Amino acid sequence: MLPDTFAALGNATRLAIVERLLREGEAAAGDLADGTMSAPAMSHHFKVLRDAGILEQRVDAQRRLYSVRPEAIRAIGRWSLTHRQFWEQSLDRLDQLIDKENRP
Amino acid sequence: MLPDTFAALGNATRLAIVERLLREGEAAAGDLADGTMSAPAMSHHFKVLRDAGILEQRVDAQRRLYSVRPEAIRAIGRWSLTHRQFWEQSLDRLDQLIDKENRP
DNA sequence: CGCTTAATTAAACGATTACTGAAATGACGT
DNA sequence: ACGTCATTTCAGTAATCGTTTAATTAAGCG
Repeated sequence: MLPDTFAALGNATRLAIVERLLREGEAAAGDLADGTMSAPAMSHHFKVLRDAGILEQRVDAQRRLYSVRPEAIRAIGRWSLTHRQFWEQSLDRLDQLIDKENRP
Repeated sequence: MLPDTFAALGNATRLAIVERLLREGEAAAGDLADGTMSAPAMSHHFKVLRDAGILEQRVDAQRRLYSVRPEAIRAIGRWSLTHRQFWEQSLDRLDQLIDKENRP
């Protein structure tokens, strides 16, 4: 489950897709094209992300609108928090970052 | 950088190695064997994790002791914190989302 | 009804990855 | 020095991955 999520994100193109969707919320497949890649290639990446449970597809006429499934990202967050004590030890400055995130 | 980390962890065997090292701190290559896999295969996985900057190797006589580099896990923690607002908010709004859109 | 647009699927390829067994390295105890 | 244990390196092969071209589905528009 979690390995599948990591595997899907272990590709620069797919990670970029996910990060952009995290920022924009929802976008059509065509709008997510980076210009250099063919549409089928993009579609394949969408499928990988869908199969990994990271992306959700909503159909609007001909358009396929994609968005990130919160549960998938939450799983990573939960994993990192589980081991937070480990990576927190090595860098005290991280406390500031965490504080900042906790106080919006 | 981060995609490489995800890619390395996107393999059940390697993720298991990392999680065990996160718990135990440090372990020899031989002790990390799961019984089913050949030593060369394990060695290869160690190399992948080393190349991704996730594992650190310490030589003690014939033994190779591995441990997790905190920076690598920290990168994931930071990434998840960056998008924490997304998955926390979405969790809060889950009821509305189910009511609004996900009714079949 | 054709024509265009949006996107996915199918087929095929080269490249990379994941294993295996066999051999090599390196370090210890006698 | 010798034998041995722990681990890595070396071929080699099977499987998977990422991409492309071509064909397909489906909706909107004249």
